[in-house]
Amino acid sequence: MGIKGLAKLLSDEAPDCIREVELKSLHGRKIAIDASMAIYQFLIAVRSGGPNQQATMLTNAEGETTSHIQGMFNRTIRYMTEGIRPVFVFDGKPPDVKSHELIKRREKREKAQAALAVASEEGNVEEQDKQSKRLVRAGTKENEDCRKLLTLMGVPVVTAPCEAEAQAAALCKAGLVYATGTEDMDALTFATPILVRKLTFANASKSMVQTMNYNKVIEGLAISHDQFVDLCIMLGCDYCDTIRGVGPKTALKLIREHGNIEKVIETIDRKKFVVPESWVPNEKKLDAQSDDDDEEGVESPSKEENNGIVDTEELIPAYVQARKLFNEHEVLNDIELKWKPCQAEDLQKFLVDDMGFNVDRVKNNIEKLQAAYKANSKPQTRMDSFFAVKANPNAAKSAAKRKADAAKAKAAVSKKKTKKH
DNA sequence: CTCGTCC
DNA sequence: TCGTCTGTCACAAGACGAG
DNA sequence: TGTGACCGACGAA
Repeated sequence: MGIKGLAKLLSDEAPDCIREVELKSLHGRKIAIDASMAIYQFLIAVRSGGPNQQATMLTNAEGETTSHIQGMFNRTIRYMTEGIRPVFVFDGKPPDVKSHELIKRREKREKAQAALAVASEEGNVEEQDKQSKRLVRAGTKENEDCRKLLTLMGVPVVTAPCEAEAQAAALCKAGLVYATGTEDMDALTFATPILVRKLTFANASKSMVQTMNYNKVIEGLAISHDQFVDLCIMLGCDYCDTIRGVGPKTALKLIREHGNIEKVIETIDRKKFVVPESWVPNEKKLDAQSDDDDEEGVESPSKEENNGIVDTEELIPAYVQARKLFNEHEVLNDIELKWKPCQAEDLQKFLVDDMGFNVDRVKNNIEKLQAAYKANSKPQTRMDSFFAVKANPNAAKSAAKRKADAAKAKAAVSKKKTKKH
């Protein structure tokens, strides 16, 4: 998931869009969070068993995994006590074009499965660990568990018709939440006004989070929204391939110079930069003639399969389809988000009876949750004015760098201005 | 702060 | 030569609190 | 899965 190298490119080229702020500055905010991503992280990270023995998921009496419940429960309570009101957004059906990507992932899973079997045979604990983590997936069961947990906690849950990031961005655009909380830079491509990263509690004391501002992205890169989407596609997204030989620097330069992908393809030297076939479906025969290298170590018996999948949409360039997914993604519109008091009794039953949690801990945490809910539903005094916002340390770094690169920067700036005005 | 525990 | 891209590798992805 | 560090390849200056 995500846009390859976008975070780095932004910190280099548009540092003003990034800010490091204290967690406290989000007090009183509503934030949309990609649930599937969080669940995945919990499944991987929340394990038991010290060094020298096989790490194992937390489980209830029936042997069902409870790691995700543990993680989700703790984190949600923490959000609430920090005065943050989370809404968790679940993935719906992945778009068709993503199937290439999904097939690749399945193949990798199967490989890991085999490797795990071998490692078990050999009793290689470390290898078992590694491979079993590769097999982790947030399945239906885990999603349902978390939906139930969150509902009992009184936290709103939204199931997206398609991609969660797109839905979260839509909530943010509609003003229903302040920001999208995710590590996935896709959210920016979906034009979420604010993106919050590192919304986690690794260092409990001085927890800083990173915010990215969509308008400042556009401003800083000095390109339009449509150009930004094209840029993201060229950097590399889940929906299609990229032009070989074009990295972040070149992609930005080309988009600034030519305005869109069509013009870029027309203009660039196609021998030097290999445009994927799927981007120019009408030119297949021409491309086949080029004596370019196709033996890149990785064999691709999947080529025929890929052709079979696209079929009816074969004549639409892949980047056009990707564009459409970013700009017209299917989302739910009339949503009401309500944070309710938790259903203490049922919640305790669920956690203790079904999931095997410790009664006292659960009671304790439910009290915390209730206290936090109470505090949150009081009239809000936003803490903005009390906590100054610190500029992104990277900004200073790249500012210094820009001084050093003054000559180069000047050229870029003058280009910006001519483009913009 | 590090380390062990949560289930 | 310098910048840029690509491949490869290693590594880490939670939260909490007792001591 | 993805991200960063490192490195060799390659084209531009």
